[in-house]
Amino acid sequence: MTDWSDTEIADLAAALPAWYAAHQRELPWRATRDPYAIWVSEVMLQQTRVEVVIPYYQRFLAAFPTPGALAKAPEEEVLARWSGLGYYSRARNLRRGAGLVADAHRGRFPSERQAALALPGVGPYTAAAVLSIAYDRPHAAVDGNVIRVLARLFALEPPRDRSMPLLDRLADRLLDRDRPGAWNQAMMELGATVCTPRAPLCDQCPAASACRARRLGRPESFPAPKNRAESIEVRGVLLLLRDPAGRLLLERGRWRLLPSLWLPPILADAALAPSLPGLSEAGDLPRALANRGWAERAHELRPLGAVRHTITRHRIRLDVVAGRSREAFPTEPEQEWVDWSALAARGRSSLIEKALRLEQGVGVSDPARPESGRVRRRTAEAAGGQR
DNA sequence: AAACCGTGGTG
DNA sequence: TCACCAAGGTT
Repeated sequence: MTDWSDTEIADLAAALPAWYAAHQRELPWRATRDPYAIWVSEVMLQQTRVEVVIPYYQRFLAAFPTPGALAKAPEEEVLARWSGLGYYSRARNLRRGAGLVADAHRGRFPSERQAALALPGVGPYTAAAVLSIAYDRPHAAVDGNVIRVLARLFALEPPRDRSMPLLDRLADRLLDRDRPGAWNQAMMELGATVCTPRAPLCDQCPAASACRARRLGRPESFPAPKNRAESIEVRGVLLLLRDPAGRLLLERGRWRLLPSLWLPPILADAALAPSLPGLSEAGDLPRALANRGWAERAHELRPLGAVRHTITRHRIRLDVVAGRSREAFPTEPEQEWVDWSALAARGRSSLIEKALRLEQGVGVSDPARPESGRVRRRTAEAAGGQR
């Protein structure tokens, strides 16, 4: 399978656990064996950095300490606790999965791989991670870190989609079957702190002497980079429309992006987009409002500036316009006037936080991430138009 | 199977 | 500014 000698394999089997015992970070989810807590951590950590997850993890578990508690909570409340973490389907799947665990597994995360994989949002990596860490089950967890570590140790160039079966077989062969949870975490920890994507710290690596990529003198060139999809520019207007009571108009599912979250109206239809560059100054906003039947309803329109936001490959720039409605006109389905507390009780994208911060100086705001999000005020530079 | 889904940090 | 990418899963 590889050109590693038995001696080299044995050396790694001894060196990595020793390195991990000495150098592992103290992380909240490493202080528990509660399968549910470990599950929550693994889902939050999907495509998300450790430092970002920590405060979410602690607040989430405080709010939803058991699968039953999570399953019983309204979905919006769960999304509210997830606000800012992104990939919101993770939160919905986690809640649904908690319901299955509560009902079909007596409140305990299943200890069999097939049953774990049947839970929504639990794929091969998450199943292996939870089962190995919580139950000492001998499944190798192969995440981005492990792929990178293996690709370098063995000088493999996995295909772009990272689905190389060889990686799974290698990971399985190396797995310490006596301590699978510690082994998996050691592999990931090595990738996260030493065998990093760029400028790996090979002088600190317990496997440096055997590493084939290092021997080739170019560890950072493994694994081969992924092909990235071309980015898409999205432009439009985000309308912060308030009724006489100060409530904000929100909609859900009308914008193509973030379809499951409540957002202020975003006027960004294809016909309008090409003419948007001059929108704040010119007469396109009235037309966009008329398209929505709001021409007579939105008054005192004030451009507040622009927010930039990225959602996967969408590079978004929205002009934020504040306005007032003389009445809380009747809403359509998936449309609602909400006061501050009702807004705070829902899942909020960072996008809406940025827009609100532009309006009030502060957003609904998450105390744990006071610096998060970047806004551009309407300064002379911003008001001057394009570029 | 390729495309899709959030967000923020970093070089 | 921009490309890259992080404890992936779903469709």
